[in-house]
Amino acid sequence: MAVRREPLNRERVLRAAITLADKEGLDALTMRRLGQEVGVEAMSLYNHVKNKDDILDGIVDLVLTDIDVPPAGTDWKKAMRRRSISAHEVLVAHPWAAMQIMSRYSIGLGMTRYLDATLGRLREGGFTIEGALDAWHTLDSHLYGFTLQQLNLPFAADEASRVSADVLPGLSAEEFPHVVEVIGHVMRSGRVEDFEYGLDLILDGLEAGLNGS
Amino acid sequence: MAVRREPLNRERVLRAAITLADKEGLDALTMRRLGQEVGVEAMSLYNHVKNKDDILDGIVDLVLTDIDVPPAGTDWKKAMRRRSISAHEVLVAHPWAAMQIMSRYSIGLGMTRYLDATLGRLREGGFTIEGALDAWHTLDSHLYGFTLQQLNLPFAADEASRVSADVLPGLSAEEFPHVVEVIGHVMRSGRVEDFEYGLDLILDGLEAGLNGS
DNA sequence: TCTGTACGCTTACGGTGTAAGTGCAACGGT
DNA sequence: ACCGTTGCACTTACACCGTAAGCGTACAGA
Repeated sequence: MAVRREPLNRERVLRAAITLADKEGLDALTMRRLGQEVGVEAMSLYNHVKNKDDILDGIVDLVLTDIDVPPAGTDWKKAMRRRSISAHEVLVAHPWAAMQIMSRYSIGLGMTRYLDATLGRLREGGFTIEGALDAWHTLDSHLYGFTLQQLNLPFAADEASRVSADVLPGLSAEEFPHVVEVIGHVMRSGRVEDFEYGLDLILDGLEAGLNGS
Repeated sequence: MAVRREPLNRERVLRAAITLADKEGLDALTMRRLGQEVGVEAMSLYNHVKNKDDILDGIVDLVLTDIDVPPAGTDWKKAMRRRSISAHEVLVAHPWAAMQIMSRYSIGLGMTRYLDATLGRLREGGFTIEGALDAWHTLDSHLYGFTLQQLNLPFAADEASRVSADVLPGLSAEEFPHVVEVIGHVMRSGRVEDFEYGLDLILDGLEAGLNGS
């Protein structure tokens, strides 16, 4: 007689996990809490996912799906620029994702597709295999490194001035003149680091290498 | 009558924590295990450190001490190159460190010194405050991003071929031609990504920006 | 000699992921 | 119409985590 509820499935578990992690942080993503979120006891989740690592792998791969890599035929530089900016947006929208991608081993379907498209645009653009590897790796280093710094470092991002105010009093200007100078500047200007600065620097460098030497 | 042992102190606790994390990974660094390592019960550690976070902050800051940033008077480009390579070596020697730096909030004495020296060489080299911020941030994005990829991504580093062999069978060459191509190349050539490729690309770009526009 | 403090110890609590076992409801084959 | 299988939920229990709280003892300074 009771209303038969829609049965759970892997997809719904992963979606709920993403929502929960986005809203309350990755620490809040526990099996019991996630179960509660989808209206089920913790252990019931194991009917749909292998274990917690499977969930983490799953949500990372699902999120990668959102990254936009332009299709074959797009100019490589334009494609890489678009891809990097899109990836950066996605990683900022899911602040737990960058760290998970870097700290875990798996390559799922989403990751493979994303990678294949990336390498494809580079190869079509005239890069050798080695060149494409270097380009990909350099672009991604900047992507992940920048995003992680942006999300975690005290004096980056919006809260810069708030945190800086906390930190400044403890810093002697004689001992650390340059740190004090920079923090002062950040506080006054409200400046936020610019992802595209490093991105364009790298893209131009890659282009020069491709045409030159 | 029993031999009076050297009393523990914060320094020895942190050193032991670093050794343990280096040898068995950060997961093995639990309070009980660390206590065991220094010959003491877990709770006794709390006489020397505030809590586990204090330990993590402490070992990160201690490790940063090992990074070599050339003194004032050194050419900025040479100094940044040296600093980046040194930092990369240190982060590879302590594979848990990069992730911890990126995922935690504190800036201790070691971090501040390291940062001040970095900004100092850039400012002395002619960078504006904003320019120095951009340069620092871009160099560090590459440093951390590259290192994390190197330490964690399946097809990077030495184990590339081993892991690739595991992964390849599941990849259809029609669906993911470029991934298959690249993995094949990595397996044949045993190629390992090169930190200095991206580093020099960035340094040259920074130099061009400094002299040009 | 007395006493305060530093530093070790033990016990206990609430949290984690998950192994193992139970029970119910729907479905397919006879 | 029955009945075995299967899918999916539930409950219980375990080992391990960080750490709060409290106890005991040995040394240093008065």
